[in-house]
Amino acid sequence: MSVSIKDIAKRVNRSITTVSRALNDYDDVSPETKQLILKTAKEMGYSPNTFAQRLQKQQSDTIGLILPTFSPRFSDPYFSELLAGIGNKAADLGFDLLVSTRSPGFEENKAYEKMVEGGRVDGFIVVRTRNQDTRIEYLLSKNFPFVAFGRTDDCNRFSYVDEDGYYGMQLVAEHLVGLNHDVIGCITPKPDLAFTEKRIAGLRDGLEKYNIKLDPAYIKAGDLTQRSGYELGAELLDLSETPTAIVACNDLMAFGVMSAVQERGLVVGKDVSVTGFDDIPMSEYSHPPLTTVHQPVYQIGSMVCEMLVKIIRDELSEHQQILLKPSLIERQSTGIYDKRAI
Amino acid sequence: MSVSIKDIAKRVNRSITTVSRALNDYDDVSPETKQLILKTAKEMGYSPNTFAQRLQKQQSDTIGLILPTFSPRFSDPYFSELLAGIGNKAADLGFDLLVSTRSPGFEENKAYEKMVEGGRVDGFIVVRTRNQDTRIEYLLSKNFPFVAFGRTDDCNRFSYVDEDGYYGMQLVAEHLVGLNHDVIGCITPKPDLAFTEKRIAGLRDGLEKYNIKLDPAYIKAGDLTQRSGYELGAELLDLSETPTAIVACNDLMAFGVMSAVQERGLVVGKDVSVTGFDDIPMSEYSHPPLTTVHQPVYQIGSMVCEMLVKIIRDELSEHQQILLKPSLIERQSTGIYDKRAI
DNA sequence: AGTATATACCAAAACGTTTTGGATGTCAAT
DNA sequence: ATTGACATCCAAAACGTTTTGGTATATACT
Repeated sequence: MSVSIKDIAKRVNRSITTVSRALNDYDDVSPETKQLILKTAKEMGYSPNTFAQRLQKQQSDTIGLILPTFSPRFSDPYFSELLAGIGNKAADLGFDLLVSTRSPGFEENKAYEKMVEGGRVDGFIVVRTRNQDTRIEYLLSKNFPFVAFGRTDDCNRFSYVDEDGYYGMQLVAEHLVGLNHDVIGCITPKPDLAFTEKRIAGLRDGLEKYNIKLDPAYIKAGDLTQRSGYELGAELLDLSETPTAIVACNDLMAFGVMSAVQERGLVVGKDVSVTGFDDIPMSEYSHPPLTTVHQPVYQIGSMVCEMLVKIIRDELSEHQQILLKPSLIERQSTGIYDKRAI
Repeated sequence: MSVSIKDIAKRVNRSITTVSRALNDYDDVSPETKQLILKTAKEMGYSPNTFAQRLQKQQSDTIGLILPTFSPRFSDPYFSELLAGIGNKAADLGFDLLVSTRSPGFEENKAYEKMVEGGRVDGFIVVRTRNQDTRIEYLLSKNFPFVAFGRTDDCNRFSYVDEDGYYGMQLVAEHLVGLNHDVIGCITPKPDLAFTEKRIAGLRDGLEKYNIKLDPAYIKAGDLTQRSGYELGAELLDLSETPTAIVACNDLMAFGVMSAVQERGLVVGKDVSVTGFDDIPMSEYSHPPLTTVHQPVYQIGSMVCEMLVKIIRDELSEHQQILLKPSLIERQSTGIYDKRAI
């Protein structure tokens, strides 16, 4: 079928050892032979058999990524961007990316075990960390290379990149207070996600600096989808004292909230302000454009991938922990709250 | 390191041949031995080395998918859904999915060649077909298994799944005519994409049935992003005779158009109607919810993947060509056009 | 008793690489 | 003439499977 190192060896009258070493640019093969071999390899259209290489080298040159999605259909643009960031960097570094999607739970753990035990991947990227994260426990117990995007309760035992959600939400709080808002609703993800409490705390503390209380009745837990933003947004708007601003913990839910607001004939950014978190590409072109906290997800993907490859190659002596300061992007979904208006 | 077939063989005092055959459920090994081997394999935590298997079997059990994205950051929810559909089906069938993103052009072709020549994948899924599609030409010339999502000029030489865009756009045309619209703008992708002209033709012919002309000046070519929908939508709205309805060839551009409309203080679905194509999950929760043509992208992903695996396994005697009839989802972004209003 | 058939097993080759541990030849220094 | 150093090359083993082409034993049929 396809041409192998053996075919080249035959053609140039050298051993397969020499051909292999020439192709890998070892210096115990004469420049002329090297030239010749490289040339004929190209002529014959040689390209190495990845599986033979991996079998022999006992490494997979593959990074594993298991996306935790609730439905099998994942359509969070946030993940697409992350995926692109990781995937492109992996390709640059000569790694394959093995992706699958599993919803959190037993099957998910199985998937990790299978990939680790089958020698299928050299390392993992764990995303959307949880407070007691069985994935991380497992990988630590096996001493298997991984990098997390996000922290856990006890996270100085591994390398991670995370955005400072506490800080980001304080920016949101300050922004809203500056616009006269004082009744604030918040739509969060499920509490087991590691970033949930950090973001709530950031908002709460940020508001308390200005003596505004975040009423627990005004905190609703959703599932990060637009649908849940819509439904919980509606619940918040139906409370006796309507919130003047609703803070969603991701952009997708914020879009849902905006729909709920607009459905009631209210104007987003005037009657009710809405904020998001992530700054996915769509947020710039929603109506109105969304005020949100910018996370450089694509770059985070690159960074995480790069760190992992360093760990795999043993170039990292100790755990590296990176916390990124996000920034607030002010657009038109937030505005001054005018007491007279309602 | 990890346990191999050899370790099991030693433990149960059989040859590695027997162990291998037991694990693969051959019937020339006695039930007792088979039992014993299966049991010890589980006990020892054996899982086969994928690369050794693939090297020996001379197949990769891997499907290649190269997403043609213009920027490296792809965030079209359409692709995420397709990816999920393909990926989950591939996993079910025991295949890996090797994904990368390349923008159309030289590098993209290189990527295909590399994967084919390196024996890296057993087959390809080619998405978003183009009129003269070099990817398809290449794969045909190599006689390499693939399935396309979309057709080309000359497409009875391979298997594909496609949605009937011509039909879908006729539905849109009928819907809009039924709502009294008569000045219609259209925002398309670049003309080299195979579906572009089909969709335009569907719209044009659909309108002509009711004696409404689609003025070429009202057709603008974008790049499928929200941004380009926004910009080209603005151009259409600035024409001397403002369109009463704008038809976008995908949902993302439709969102952009809605922003442009709303920015001018006009109401979508009343002053200007807007339609999309794809029915991505967000479309149900945009404001207003988007009238669009539904494509079952997730299922299409599954189907395409299943077809490809059949081709790889030689279970398909001749090319299979599937054309899906899409359906119109009427939501609130379209409404009756009332001449007096403007 | 001899032949055929079925059952249970296995040694060795193969897949395409890389790596190990030399071998051979040349040249310069002793 | 030896020795050592260096440059260039290679045979064979190894990675972990599956497959090929058997063998050996027991049972059943003439």
